[in-house]
Formats: sequence, C-alpha cells, structure tokens
Amino acid sequence: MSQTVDRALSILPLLAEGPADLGQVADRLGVHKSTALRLLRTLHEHGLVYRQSDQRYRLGARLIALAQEAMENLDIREIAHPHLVRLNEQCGHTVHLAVYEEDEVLYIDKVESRYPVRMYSRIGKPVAITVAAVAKLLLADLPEAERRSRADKLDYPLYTARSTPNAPAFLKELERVREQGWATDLGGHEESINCVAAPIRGADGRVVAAMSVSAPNVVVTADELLTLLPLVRRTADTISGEYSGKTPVKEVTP
Amino acid sequence: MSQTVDRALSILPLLAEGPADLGQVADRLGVHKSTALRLLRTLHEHGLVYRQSDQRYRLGARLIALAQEAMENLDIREIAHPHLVRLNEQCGHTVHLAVYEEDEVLYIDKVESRYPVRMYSRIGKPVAITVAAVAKLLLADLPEAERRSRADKLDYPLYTARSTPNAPAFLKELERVREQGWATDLGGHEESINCVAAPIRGADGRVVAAMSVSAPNVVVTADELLTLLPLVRRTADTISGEYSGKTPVKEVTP
DNA sequence: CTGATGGGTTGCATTCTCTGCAACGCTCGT
DNA sequence: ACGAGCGTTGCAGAGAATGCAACCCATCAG
Repeated sequence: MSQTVDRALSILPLLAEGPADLGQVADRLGVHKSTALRLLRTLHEHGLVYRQSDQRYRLGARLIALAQEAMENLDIREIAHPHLVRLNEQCGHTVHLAVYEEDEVLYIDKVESRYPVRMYSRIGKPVAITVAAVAKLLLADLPEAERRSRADKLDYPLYTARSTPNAPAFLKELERVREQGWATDLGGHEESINCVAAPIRGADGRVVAAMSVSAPNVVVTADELLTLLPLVRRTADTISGEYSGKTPVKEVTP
Repeated sequence: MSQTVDRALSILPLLAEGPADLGQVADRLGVHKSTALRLLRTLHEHGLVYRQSDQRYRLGARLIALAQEAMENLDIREIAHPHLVRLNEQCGHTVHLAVYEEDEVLYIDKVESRYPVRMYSRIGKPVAITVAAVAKLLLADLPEAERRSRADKLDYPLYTARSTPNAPAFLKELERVREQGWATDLGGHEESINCVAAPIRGADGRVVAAMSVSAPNVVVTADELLTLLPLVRRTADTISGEYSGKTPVKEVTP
C-alpha cells in the first residue's frame, strides 16, 4: 500500500539471510543506491538495522528486543507457561507451545527436556507446517474452504519417509485430527523424533494454540509417548479453561 | 531521513506496549487516521503487525521469526553457546551472554540455572545498563570520550541501595572494571542476586561480548560466587580465542 | 607517487507518492 | 430506527522520495 515503507520492510527479510552491503541491498530491491541508503538509514535510526565495522548491514538488536516484547504480551503464553513447566516436571520431555498466524505456525514457548538427548528447536522458529503435530491441530481448526486453499498452496518437503507427501494426504490427516481432537507426528520431521499434541481452545471453541510433548526414540518409543496423551490433553484443557475464563482474545483468521 | 518509513517504524515500539486500535495509533503518531491505516496495512502485509478479532493491532509473528534469524547469524552466539552450556554444567548457575549495540546491552543467550530458585531474565531483554556486570564490561571497553558521553546520558534508577547512583560513580566503576578485566554486580539490580562476569574479546582485543554467572543469595553467597571467577574468566578466554581465530567481525561503535 | 577503481555519500530538480480531507459504510448500543 | 463511533475509500493537492550526477575517500596497481 505504501511503496516506500514496503521497500524499507523488504530489506529486513533480506538481511535476515545474512549481512549485506549497500550495493547488494539496492540491487535486490531494484532501486538506486541512494534510495537504498536512505531507507537503511531510517531503519538504522530505529535500531532495526545495524552496521558492522566492514560497513555491511545486518539486523539490529532492537528487533530482538521488540520481538521479545511482542511475545510477552501474548496472553496465551503467560497463562500456559506454568502448566507447560508442570507437564515437563511430570514427564521430563520437551514441551512446546505454538500458534498459527498468517500462514505460519511458530513456537512461542518451550520447556527443555530433562533428558540428555534433546531435540533441536527454538522459540520463534517457524514450524514444519505439513508434519508437525501442533501445526496439524492449528490448521485442522480452520474452516473447510480456508483449509483446502492453504493446503494447496503449501510445499510438502519429504523430510523423512513418513512425511506428509501432498495436499490430499494432508487434508485427510487434518480431517482425522479434527475429529479426534489431538494429533501426532511420528517421525515425520526427524526420523527419530515423535510428538503428541493437544489443542488449546478459546471461549468460542476455536483453537488458539497447540501444545506438544516431543521425545526422541532413544528415550521413549512412540507407544510409550502415546501413553502420555491423556496427560497432555488434560493439561491443554486446563489451559483452555483458564484462558477462556480470562482474556478471550481470539485471533481473526486472515 | 525518510518520513513515511520513520512513521511506520514508530508504530512498532508503540504496539510493543500492547495492542492498539487505529485511532490510538493515529493519535500517537500525530497523523490522520487514513494515513495510519495505510501504514498499518503495509506493516501487516509484511507480517510485522497482526490484527486481532477485535480489530486492534498488535505485533506480528513474523517479527519474532525475524528476530530469531537475526540472533542465529550472530557468530559469537554460535561459538559461545557450547561453552556456556559446559560452564553451566560445572557450576549449575544461570549463565548469560550479552552484547552492546546502539546504547543498549542485551542478552543474546542464556543457560538456565539447575537450582530450583532461579533469577528472572529473558533472551532479548535489554539489560539494566548501569548495574549489570556484563553491561559494565561492555561499556568499559568504549573509548574514554564515548564512555563519558554515554554515562552522562543515562538514567540511574535505584533498583536497590547498592545500585550505581550517578554518572561519576558509574565512570569510576567502569575504570575499575577496565583495569581488572572482570566485573561484578552484587545486589545492584535485585537485592538478593549476585553476578560475576568476564569479557569476550575479538582479534583486535576489543570487547565484543560479555558473559556472566548469576545466582541468588539463597543458593550461594557473594563470596562463594566469586570463587567461580577464575572459571568464568577461563571460559570467556576460550571463547575469545575461538572467536578471534574464526570470524573476526567486530562491531563498529556508533 | 599517481592515477584509477569501487564503494559510499550528498544536492538538486523532477516526479510520483503520500497525505489529509470529506464522504461513505458498517456495526453497535440505545 | 436512529445516531454515534470507528474503519474505509477516492481524490486533488502538496510535499516527500527518487534517481541522477558529481563528489569524496579509501584501496590498490602501476
């Protein structure tokens, strides 16, 4: 809608790939160097972009701080956190909390496994949307039409032999997840890692977040992990209750 | 430099305080509602801003993901992380890694204490710059003039009775820290929490980051914590060595 | 030492984008 | 049913952003 701002903001994902100098930025934006310079300067003033000693630009610290604040006023996170910790204390595995927003599913909280062998993941990292158990729950709750159109637009990378291969398979899986009210990812992302997940719902019954317990095969088998399902669901329901009682800020679907 | 972008970016910190509706944003920017709307739309397209069901705007998930990427290509972090973990395994306390950038000091990595009583902090959160041990190290390394001018511009909140009270005291402390090559914070931020910190240096000897070990009084006394100093310094030196050997990307001082 | 190259930076005239306005539409609540 | 409050849109004018060209200042080669 606003060309100048649009260009300026396009610089951010570009720099997220790694530092770049003025020329590179100008080229990739398709604008004159002087224009790029002024945009970068403005971003710099706001601390979103930082200049290294070699004159190249990279993303700035302010961005990290902003993101931090962004997460801190997500109500779900505040409410869910203690419950995630408790669940972790009970089962010892990695616990994740994720939300769906604008075509992305991302982790907004995490409690680390207490076993020495842990899965890799990071808060803020977008999730493998076609295979992650939490992603299935979040997408399964979208209205039919929406779900279908999203599914068609996605890529289906074959992380492993058990990854969701294509849109029809994904939609079928979503249907199943929708009916049973929980989801799993059995080696669909990393061969040796399994997850079980349950939805967190707002006052209107819509899924606002999803939580999961993940563990590698070497620690527990998929079957053993599944025995935790009731506990996970109970925790999710408790959070749902607390959440809908308190601040029913549901998110609009785009 | 660029008015439009400037205005658009000013929206972000504003929304960081909490969700706001169009009118509020327009007011605080001092522009017409239609202008604010168009700016917000552009931010929205880039996922930096999100619209809740109640029509209010808040910071978007893309921002969190961007910040994540920003952190992931901070080389120091990559290099330091395993060492921080090892240190944590040795002493059990909370370990932090912080950098200085554009008038802010912020944590870019953290390994949680293994004791039940933990201090509160979060990656990405700006640090109490006048009292934190890591902040002292990072500021102490600035050139004299720079240090003085920064010190004058700062606020000196009295978190506790032992907080740094004013600029002269701060400068004196920085001088001391500079000479001894390490720093402490003994109850200057939270009455019952102490820290010891050591600098991480690049190939040119400039301080590029600082790391600290923090623990509450109830776990170890300040004296006991100080016995960890050699270990902390050794760890920092190891990281320094590895860092300057590899990618000596030092940061320009603004 | 000199000249050339390549990057960043600045001043300026032109143009195009953004702005504010006013009218419209919509959803509440009365 | 009606009005108030908010978000939204079309438009014309104003002002801001753009690209150009010249400039600066390193670095490097001859």
